[in-house]
Amino acid sequence: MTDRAHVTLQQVATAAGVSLATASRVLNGSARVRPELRDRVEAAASELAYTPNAHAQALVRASWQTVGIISHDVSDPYFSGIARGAMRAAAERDLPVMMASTFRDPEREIAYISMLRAQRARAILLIGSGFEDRRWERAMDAELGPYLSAGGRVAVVSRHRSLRVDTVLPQNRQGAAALARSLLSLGHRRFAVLSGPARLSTVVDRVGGFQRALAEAGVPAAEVVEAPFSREGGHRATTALLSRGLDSTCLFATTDVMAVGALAALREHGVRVPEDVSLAGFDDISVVRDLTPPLTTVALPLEEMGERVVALALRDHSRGRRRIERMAGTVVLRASTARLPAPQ
Amino acid sequence: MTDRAHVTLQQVATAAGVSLATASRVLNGSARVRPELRDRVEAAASELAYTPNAHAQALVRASWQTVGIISHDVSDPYFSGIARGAMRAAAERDLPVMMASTFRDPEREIAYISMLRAQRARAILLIGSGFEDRRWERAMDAELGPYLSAGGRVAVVSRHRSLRVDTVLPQNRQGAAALARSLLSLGHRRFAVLSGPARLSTVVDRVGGFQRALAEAGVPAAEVVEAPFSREGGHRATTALLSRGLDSTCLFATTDVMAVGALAALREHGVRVPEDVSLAGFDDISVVRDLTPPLTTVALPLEEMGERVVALALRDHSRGRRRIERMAGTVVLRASTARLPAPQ
DNA sequence: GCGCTATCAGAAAGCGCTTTCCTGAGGTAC
DNA sequence: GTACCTCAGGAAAGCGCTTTCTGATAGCGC
Repeated sequence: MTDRAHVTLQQVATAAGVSLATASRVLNGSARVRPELRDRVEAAASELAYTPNAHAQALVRASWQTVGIISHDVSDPYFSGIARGAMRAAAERDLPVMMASTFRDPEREIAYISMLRAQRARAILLIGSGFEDRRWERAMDAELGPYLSAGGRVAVVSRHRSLRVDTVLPQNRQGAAALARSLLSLGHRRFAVLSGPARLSTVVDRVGGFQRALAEAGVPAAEVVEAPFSREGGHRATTALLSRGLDSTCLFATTDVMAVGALAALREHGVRVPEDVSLAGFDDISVVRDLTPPLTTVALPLEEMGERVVALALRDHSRGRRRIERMAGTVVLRASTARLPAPQ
Repeated sequence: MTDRAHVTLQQVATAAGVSLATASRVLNGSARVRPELRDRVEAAASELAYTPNAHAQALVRASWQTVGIISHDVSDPYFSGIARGAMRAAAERDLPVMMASTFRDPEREIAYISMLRAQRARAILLIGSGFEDRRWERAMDAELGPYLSAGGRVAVVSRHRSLRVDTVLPQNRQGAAALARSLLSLGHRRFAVLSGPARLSTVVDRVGGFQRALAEAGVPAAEVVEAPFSREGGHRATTALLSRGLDSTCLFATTDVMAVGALAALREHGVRVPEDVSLAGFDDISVVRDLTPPLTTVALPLEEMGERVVALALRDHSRGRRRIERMAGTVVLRASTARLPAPQ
């Protein structure tokens, strides 16, 4: 039975002794067909294990259902938390999902968008920080503009705002400020920040919100060390901080992933958490509660963010202005942050 | 510029004042075209932001490049480690990847396969444990059989062997046995196993290999507690074990994810690791080195497994028997397993 | 019986492309 | 000048489907 080809509707029709049109009608349930013919067609289709060619259908129907999701890495837990929600939401709507990882390569991101455009994807979702420079922005506009004006949908999560599309945005500034206030109320006064790349708006907001809250409390600004958004980055930033002589009582890592690296670095240097220094992160990715000590962080409703971005992308755009949905973060105090003795 | 439709090749051709055929030839670089016309077509295409309709291309070329990956959950680190390798391998070959999560629902798995079949996907990769029962097997065969005989490629990672397709298989039995021997040489003699669902061949092999090695050493078989493959499952199994009075010196969780749950449960009950009890896992997912204590486990080359499965799926099948690639696991001793005093 | 409408099913157009076939223009050889 | 070849580029077929159009048959009232 090595047919070397897929079964076509024509074959089904022939096998059932009806015309192509009738076979199509039966399988789409689109019009009345005599029961006898209907049965014959259905029998033939199942006999031949017929599956319609989705491309032919897409071509004639001029529509396609795929939702494309682009992020930098599937195995990043921040991303996969969001992706989980998005995939669930897509599955509920019977939409196939196409996922791609850019591995932080702008070229690849553009290439994937182009590919999704070629497939006439129903929606494109961009998750996580992009590449915030001029050239990239121009390239993005060149891809996304025609896609949007051809009726495509684009929505982003946690991206900088220069893309003028529907957005799900964590309240980074408020979350970081609330975290700072919690840490202040634990008695901390000297802070250091393990920052992600300073050009990303997520970083700007998280660091900015944090510093702002410190300033409002009349506390000196935190020392900021910049590193990539990764476990490795957190590790490196922390090592740098330690080597120049740490004089803070509390570290704030702008993402949990960085905090994980920070924790490892601290341990390697024999610095105890939280006895010697407190540590807090941001995002509440699933692993951080299993660390020792469990990590204080700002919890983001990751799955819900994924669901929301799908909903945004698929909403009725007819009377549409751009919509921005802000997701509040809640401070979760765990054991990685210590209360400092009152008379400091 | 709200065209409400995508630009077609015909529009490009008209804009450039050439025929459809010429425009196609230019954009595919498939035949000699006068430089002047070539330039006009390219200018028109870029002016109109033309992107070819991938469905039309797929239809006429009778081929499609998408690689489909199906697993139960994107946010499972075991899966995402493999997926990362697979996506990288696919990206190297310029193949788009379509990913789907079944959330452990057999119906959904079948539905996704059918969808990928409809899209005439180039290959379908199934990652992680499936559903090992009669009905499911029959349904799988009904989907996969026609797909294979139509020239589709299927490969699986870490699946039971009843699917007669190319397979990447961790050496679960050997890995678990090697782990057992390492633990024995640390002085442990009384073991308990936190097992995943007993019907899965992965579990059969891991538990079987472990017990076998114990038997060969003349050590009593480990007590086995069964639970789902999840943090929650590991937590529950451990709690059960503790409530009936733990008399083992070492726990073996059949997956790292379960070990994470076990560690949490132990901590909640005030049982210290490794002072009171040692704990070992399997897989070496990325988080376990950041636990306290870092987890002893059997390291699997997850990314490589992802790369291998793509290679298997895309290999030349012409003179093909089914191929099974076995991936060795290596025991990684970390601090979660203690050496027991010699005179036990 | 006739003419009318309903119902069902086949013929055919067309979705956006690639590719084969074919025509006509230009070049070369004699 | 004629015969022949080369080659650029247009016309058209066709990928597998959906859907409109059209035609055939049956049913009804008179």
